[in-house]
Amino acid sequence: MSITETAIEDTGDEGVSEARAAEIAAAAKDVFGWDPLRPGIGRAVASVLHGRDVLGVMPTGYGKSAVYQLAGALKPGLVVVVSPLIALQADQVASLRDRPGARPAALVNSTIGERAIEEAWAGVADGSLGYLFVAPERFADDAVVERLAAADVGLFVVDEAHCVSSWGHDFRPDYLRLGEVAERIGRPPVLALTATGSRPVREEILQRLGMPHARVLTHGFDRPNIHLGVRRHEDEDAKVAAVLDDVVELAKPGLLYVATRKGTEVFAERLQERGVQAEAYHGGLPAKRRRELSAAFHEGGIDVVVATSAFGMGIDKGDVRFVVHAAIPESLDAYYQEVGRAGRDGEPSAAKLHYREADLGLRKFFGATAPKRKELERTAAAAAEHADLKELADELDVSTRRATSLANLLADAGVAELDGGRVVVTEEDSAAAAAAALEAAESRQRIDESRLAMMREYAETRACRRQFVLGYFGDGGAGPCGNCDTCESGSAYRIADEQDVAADADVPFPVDSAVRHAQWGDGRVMKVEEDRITVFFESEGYRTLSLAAIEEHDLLARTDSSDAAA
DNA sequence: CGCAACTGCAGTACTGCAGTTGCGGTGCTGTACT
Repeated sequence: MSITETAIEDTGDEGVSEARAAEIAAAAKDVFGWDPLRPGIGRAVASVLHGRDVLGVMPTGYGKSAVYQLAGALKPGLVVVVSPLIALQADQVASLRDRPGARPAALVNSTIGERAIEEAWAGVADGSLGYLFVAPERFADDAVVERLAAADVGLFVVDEAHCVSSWGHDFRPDYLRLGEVAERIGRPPVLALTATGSRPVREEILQRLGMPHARVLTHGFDRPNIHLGVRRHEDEDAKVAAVLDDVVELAKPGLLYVATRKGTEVFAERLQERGVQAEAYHGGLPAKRRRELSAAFHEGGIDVVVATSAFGMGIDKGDVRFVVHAAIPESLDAYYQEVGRAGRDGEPSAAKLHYREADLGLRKFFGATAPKRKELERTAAAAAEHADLKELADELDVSTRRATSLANLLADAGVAELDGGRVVVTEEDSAAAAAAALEAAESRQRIDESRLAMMREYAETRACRRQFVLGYFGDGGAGPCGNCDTCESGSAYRIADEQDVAADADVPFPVDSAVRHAQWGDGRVMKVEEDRITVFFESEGYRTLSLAAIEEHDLLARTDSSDAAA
């Protein structure tokens, strides 16, 4: 692991007493055999023990799970861990059962029988259980929330917390309701953990989980050993040929990400024809096959996994030498997370994106599409009669998931409140409620599109790719990296020189400053270039504005107190 | 949004073209059936 310990950025303020630090270190050594403990982990545990909410952004392999494991050993009460994949839950439980000193752990999901589920709940009720792992969908059952509310929950953990932002809006709407679940079970300290997160994603996690004053511990995002490159194509056949050549030539093992399930099979077959041990992986495969493929990749039985975005969570293999993308992902957040699966051992690795403008079409299709006004009107009207989400779904003749997603939109728009499995509409005029919800949905769509636009900008930039990525994650500042294609071609250095000239001049809107735009509302400056800035607006997403236009039309005002008066 | 596969038609050969249609990712859950 090449992460430097000093890379942890801490927004907290309380000090950690030496006695507390020693206590944590001793438990880490005695119960789990970790010696020494990474400082980022120790600080997170100390804050949680102090009763404070924590958002930990730490790379896979850094030992994120140690935070809740240790907190559970040192703090009374049950640790509830919300985990997105039931396949991972079993591993998480196993990892605790391997520690002789750790408190008992159990999971509740659809893979275990009724008896095992009741056993777990009995452990919750009598206080003998230390850790409980569940998927967010479990909380749709009020009985589950009630059982936890009646128990002594000492810590509420949201693992892979970026799912709140990436999945909550449509795919798995229960993710948006976790903040409310935490309230209903007595609002224990909340610990959110993720390996990735640009500033807007982090802020959304804090907002959705209701932890605005959380201590945020962020690691450095830089992975200097991974070479970054993009190859641009016009023709689909030429792109496929180039992807295959890359994968054949690059040192193994590696990952090839493609956009469709069919694509995984086509590429895997063509690679096999060329003598590469490649296997296709996607969400449509039987669970057993998926487990086998993951295990085989870990153990070195497969050189290349050709996968959709279904492959990756929970994968912690150090020696992955390349991550090639045959198609552009939906956001730089998603891309960098997939890229981050390369080179965890710190050895030289490659990340290469094969980019075709036409591929953006599929991503636009996958992105958020706002519901029709009519559907929202029917939802608002029906919700006034049927508060229960299941009843609402029946009334509207849609899936419960769809009903939850629509109800979430009403809540986002401020025209409804969610309480357990119930929706309470606060705007009686269903046309007005629908209009507000539509605006919320369209805002979401604009944000998604702007995230894709940033991904496209990465693919098309002539500046240093690493500077671009690190800037996106709010971790910028350094010069060109020397380990990406634009640095090698020289274009990155020419642009960096121009930026230096810009940096010498007065910067009216520095990175991170809060701003307001007459039309687009509140935002935060993400990036400053020679003649333009990029701002993330809460309801619009990323927008790039030219400094000349800002000045000419007085488009932007600073709203953060420190410099607002100046 | 973009692509592949399909359909229909011309028209007289087994093809060529234009227009239409369907498809595309990520996972949990309970329930009904084998």
